[in-house]
Amino acid sequence: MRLVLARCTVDYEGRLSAHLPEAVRLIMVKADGCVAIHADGGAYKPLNWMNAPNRLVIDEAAGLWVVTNAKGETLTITVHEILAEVNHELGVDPGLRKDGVEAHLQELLAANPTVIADGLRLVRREYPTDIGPVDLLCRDANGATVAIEIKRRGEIDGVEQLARYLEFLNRDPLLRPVRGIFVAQEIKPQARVLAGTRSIGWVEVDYDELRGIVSEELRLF
Amino acid sequence: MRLVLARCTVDYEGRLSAHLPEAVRLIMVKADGCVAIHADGGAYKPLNWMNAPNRLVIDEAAGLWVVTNAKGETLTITVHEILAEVNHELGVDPGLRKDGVEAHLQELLAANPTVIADGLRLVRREYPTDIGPVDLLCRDANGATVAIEIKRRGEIDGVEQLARYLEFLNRDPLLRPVRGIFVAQEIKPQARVLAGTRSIGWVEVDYDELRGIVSEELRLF
DNA sequence: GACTAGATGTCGGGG
DNA sequence: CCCCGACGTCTAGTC
Repeated sequence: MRLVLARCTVDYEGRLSAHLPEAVRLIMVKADGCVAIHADGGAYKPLNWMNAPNRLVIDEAAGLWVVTNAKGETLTITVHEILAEVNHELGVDPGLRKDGVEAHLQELLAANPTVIADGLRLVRREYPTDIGPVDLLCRDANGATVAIEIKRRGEIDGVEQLARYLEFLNRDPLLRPVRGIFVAQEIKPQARVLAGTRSIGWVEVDYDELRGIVSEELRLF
Repeated sequence: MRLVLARCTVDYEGRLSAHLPEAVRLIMVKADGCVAIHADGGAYKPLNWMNAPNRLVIDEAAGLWVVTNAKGETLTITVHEILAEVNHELGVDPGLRKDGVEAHLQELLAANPTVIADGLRLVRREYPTDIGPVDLLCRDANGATVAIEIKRRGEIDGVEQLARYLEFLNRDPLLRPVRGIFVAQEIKPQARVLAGTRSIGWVEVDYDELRGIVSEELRLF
């Protein structure tokens, strides 16, 4: 990783055009070749960047750094003055372990659909439709089809998504009629209202509690 | 901006849990207080981060950096060894000028609605409805109302957005019946399918060509 | 503060 | 490789 603190101007031409007037910024070049220009604020997002794969050509004498990629995008950095510089090999990162995202929530609910509603049985996870996969397809105690959409945070677009799936699922005579249940750790008031007008049910589930139920069940076997 | 290259382990507890085993990484602390942990690859996104506003407490002796925020999230960095360090004031950045995003596409199309469909005349840009503004409201050659939604890339949620607007516009007896056209530089297959089922038309436009048409017209006057 | 919609979104998974 | 949906999305604008 090469870190250069420099007074510079920057131009990007590609998906859009962008220009940065002269100022002191951090230029970060990673081992995979990606380049990022950071200001001293504005969260972790750089002002400008160019992802790998790309080609970086540096004319040290002219202070001209030009990054190009196969898509025809160009990032041009004009370095007026270098204030500090660090260059160091970091090696490959052992990587990140995550826990608590939607995929895990879906796993837990797939294993315990009765948490959503009594008598619910799983037919399939990621049940495919023409406009994308439904998180869970189930049958209820009466054998009727139930489509489940799972979100970490339940907002309006999640309800829309489920409504779309229902529209398509209800065209299938083998499944029809299909009702929907929107499941999330927390469901926003507007999402509840919209679900109501779409005749879609909603259930809030507690992630930690759910993990508890699962370990409880494992303990019994 | 403080840059520290260090062998470290990192833990994040908040919206999810994440753990980074010991490795050499870059720790970036910006003037606004935000903290980011970068590996030597993986585009510009850090492995872990904590946005401002937050509180950073450093126990130099123990090599323990703890960042907390009001939402109850915690980023804990255990620094085992510091390999390099730079500290520098960058000052406030003069900011970024952009060109070529959706707003500009809307301008161009507002000036040339016939690119979307023959005989189309603009009534108003950002025509207000109860649930937000429609990009363009037009009349076609027969005087019928047409609502236009413009995206750079046409995906499913853009179709949904237009469908919502149409639902509201069609309640207005002065406008009714209103049909919709979804316009983008590129429209994804699934978005086309959904538009079809919603009786919404769609048109792909070429941004560069459109700029050409506009400059051509300017030249004629 | 809540809600909406854009983003050079980025990233990962499946076909 | 495209297509699609999640993301600790982030961010800016409006109400």
